[in-house]
Amino acid sequence: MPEIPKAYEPGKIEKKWYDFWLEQGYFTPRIDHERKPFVLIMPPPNVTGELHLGHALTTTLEDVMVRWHRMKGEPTLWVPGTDHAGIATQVVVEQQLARQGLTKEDIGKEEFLKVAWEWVNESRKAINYQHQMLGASCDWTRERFTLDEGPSRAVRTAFVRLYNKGLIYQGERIINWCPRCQTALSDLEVEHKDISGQLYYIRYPLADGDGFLTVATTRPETFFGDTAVAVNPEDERYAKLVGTDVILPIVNRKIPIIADDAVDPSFGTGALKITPAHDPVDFEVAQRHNLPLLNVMNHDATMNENAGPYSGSERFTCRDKVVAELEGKHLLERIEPYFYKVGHCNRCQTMVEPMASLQWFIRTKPLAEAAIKAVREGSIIIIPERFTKVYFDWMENIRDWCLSRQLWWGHRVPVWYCQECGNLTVSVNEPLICSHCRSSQTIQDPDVLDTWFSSALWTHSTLGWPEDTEDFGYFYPTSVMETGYDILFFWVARMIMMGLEDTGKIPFHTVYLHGLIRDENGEKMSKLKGNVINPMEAVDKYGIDALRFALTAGTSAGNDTNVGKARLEGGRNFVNKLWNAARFILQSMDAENAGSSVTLATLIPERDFDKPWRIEDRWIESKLSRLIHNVTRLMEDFQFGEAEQQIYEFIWSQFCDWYIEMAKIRFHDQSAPSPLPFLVSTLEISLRLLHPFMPFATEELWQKLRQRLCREGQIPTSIMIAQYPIADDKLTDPEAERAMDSIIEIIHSIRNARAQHKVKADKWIDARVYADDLLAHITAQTKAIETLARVRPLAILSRQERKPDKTEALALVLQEAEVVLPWAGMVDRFGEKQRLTKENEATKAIVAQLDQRLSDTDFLTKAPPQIVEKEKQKLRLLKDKLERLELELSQLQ
RNA sequence: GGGCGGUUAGCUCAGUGGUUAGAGCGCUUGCUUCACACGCAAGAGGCCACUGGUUCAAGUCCAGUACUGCCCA
Repeated sequence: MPEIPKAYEPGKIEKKWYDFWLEQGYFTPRIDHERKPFVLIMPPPNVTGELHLGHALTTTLEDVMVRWHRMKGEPTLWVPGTDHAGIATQVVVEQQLARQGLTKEDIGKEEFLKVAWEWVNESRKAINYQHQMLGASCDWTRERFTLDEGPSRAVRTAFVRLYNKGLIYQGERIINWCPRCQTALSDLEVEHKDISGQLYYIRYPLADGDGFLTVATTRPETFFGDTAVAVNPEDERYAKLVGTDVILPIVNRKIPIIADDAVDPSFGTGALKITPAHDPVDFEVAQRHNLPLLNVMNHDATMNENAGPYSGSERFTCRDKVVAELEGKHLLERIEPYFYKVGHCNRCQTMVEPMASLQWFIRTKPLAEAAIKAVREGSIIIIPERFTKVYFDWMENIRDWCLSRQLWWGHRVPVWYCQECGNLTVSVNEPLICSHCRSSQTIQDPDVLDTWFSSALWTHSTLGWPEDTEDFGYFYPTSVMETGYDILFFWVARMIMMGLEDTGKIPFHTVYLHGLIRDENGEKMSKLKGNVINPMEAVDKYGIDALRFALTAGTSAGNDTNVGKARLEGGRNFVNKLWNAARFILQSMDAENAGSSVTLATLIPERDFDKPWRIEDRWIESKLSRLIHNVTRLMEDFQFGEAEQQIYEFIWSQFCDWYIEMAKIRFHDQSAPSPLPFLVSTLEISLRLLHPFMPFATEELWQKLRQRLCREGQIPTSIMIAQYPIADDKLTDPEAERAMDSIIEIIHSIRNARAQHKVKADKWIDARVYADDLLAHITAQTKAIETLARVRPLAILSRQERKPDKTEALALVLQEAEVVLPWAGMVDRFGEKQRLTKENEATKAIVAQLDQRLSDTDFLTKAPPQIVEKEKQKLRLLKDKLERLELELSQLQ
């Protein structure tokens, strides 16, 4: 067998195994109508660039679930894909053009789309490659892009169906307009930020007679669009003015003073300017009072002709000029500093302009009702549970969804306007003629749809809907939707609405929301701060498995994870530890095999269940079966991080630290049975347990084992299709665990005493161990104790043989044994007395506590019997220890 | 303003009522021990934010307070 490198070299094997899995077709499930599939649809990353650590986390968690279910033998489908990301992509392509000094208008729509497609195709390739570099075992034969023919048809079909049901309508409403992106946005795409601005008090001269009505506003430049001034009907200060008019300064337009409940008398002066085309509250007031809409702004946020002399002026320049002019006219009463929130475009951070505009909307209330019911009744569960409430709050207060975008990149609105009769035709396929007057003069709505609309259909559109395909029939509804909590509303909530609406079925049974990735100090990662870790660089430096470990080990659903160098190194160190443990076992196998003509499989038989096992064999089997039991429970409960942590703990602190160390001693002892069957079996099962988390190192090592053990056809060709371990409760062995605990404690206490007394590491010292009913087990481990604690000669004796020491000795009183280290001239009697007294006091205190608890009738009657029994057992042990401690102390007198 | 988290070792975090609270990193000391220095061994380090309550039993459940983060308006 070839040499195994001393350190794990991830770069050398990762590609090899990914290609192998791909070639073998393991990622593509076989449809089996007898069995329920496990289905997961990947959140499609935007085609605008590279994957970040958040994507890497998504990919890892999903791959963990998918590999686990696949190993359990379920037909498992994981559908990868990418999202065309309307605004984001358009922005990127525009920036690209700008570098050549061009705008999209310069090159025209057709050419623009050509450039965008070229760019997107490259980007898709890069993203798919990056997913592969993370080990994603998704079915590439089913990969989808939101602009593919299938998903596009799904988008048009969903639109037409909703339109025909009256759930999609076109209307003039206040929307959020991004002047930079030059498009409408939905409410979710707006970020509200704190602004420290000013509150301007402006005097509107009364139309009849002298005097002013003063209004307070943060946005003086919009006053050209005022069509009224409103006061609260209860406000006595202004009661007699209601019904009269004021004159808008500068443009000298007369507008009425009206009374409306929406006005808060305590804000500013209690009089509010009403600008219906530029404020959602004002818009509603205007509707109630039949006031006209007067738009004063262009789409690029410059003022339009309605702003009179300021037409063409940029909105903030206009503000300054208007304020100056009003001041000159003594119409500016005062300016106060004022903090308020202003919406910003979440793509480009430009200040959003609320604006009345003709757009397409979805009436969401009826959709939300069904979506609420699905979660309320438990058809869909959300993990962690606390997000259920967040979901309900949003759904119950849902507002109509602005669906149209003034972009070039995306799904065109499937609506055609007739040039002759003016009616519209809404159709999945391009209509040849107007459905009203049969004219052929129709033109399609120039707008595209919100990207999130196509994302909302993703669970069913990827599986073939609206066609009744085999995939759709078998794989829908899907099993789990795994994504970050930050897109609960954007995506998850809308998928539930649209899934139910389009298919009549829930899109998935479980929503698993993960937290955000932050840097090692809990700061959000951002290019500006320079604390970003690029996943591909992390893969290069530490390996895929290490990165995956860093992202997931010990984490829990819905909580943010801090990832830095230390965590990545931790992952790498663990993979290396596993690698070396396996290396030791493989080398031991090869040594056994050297010069033998029989196959290794014959040399290293399965563990023999008929022969009595040694205590450490029983112990490792017991610990492993407990581990499998726990991991199974944790995985079923979506606690992947904790499951991974426990596997880590087992491999490192139990298997490597103790079992392998003891096995080494057995290899040097001709009389002891070989530990190899247990080493091999424990390693093999550990690899399978760990495979979903660390697919590459586990496959590489498993294949090395397989190579040495394979009897033709008996072992699967890859760990990824091997069965996930199942716990065997018969192997749980409390006696072996108790004995090993005691043996470990003996070794531990001697090592500790050596270090305390500065005994040279290579010096052998005398030791005597006194034990009671564990005597036989401990005696059987004489060699292990000798070697691991470096004691020789070592005498293991019955407690009855314990006599007072004539010479000076160090006595260590343990849970179930005593260790005596005869150290003439080295023992500080005073120090020893102090140490034992301290231990005695501490033990006494716990004994007293336990005594009290066990004499409490409430505890005895109300606590579960097994807890009472446990406490009694503990007390027995501690009382015994206390007696022995006191004996030692009395001998020191 | 409303809602949801968090507050546990120097740092970053696990801890799913059972009583002597854990990990990784960092720190101290000693080891080139024949799988691994990406390692081994030993160790130091905690009023589990505070106040009250429920319970036989609270880091864990409940209420309030303080600080802090996020979401929504």
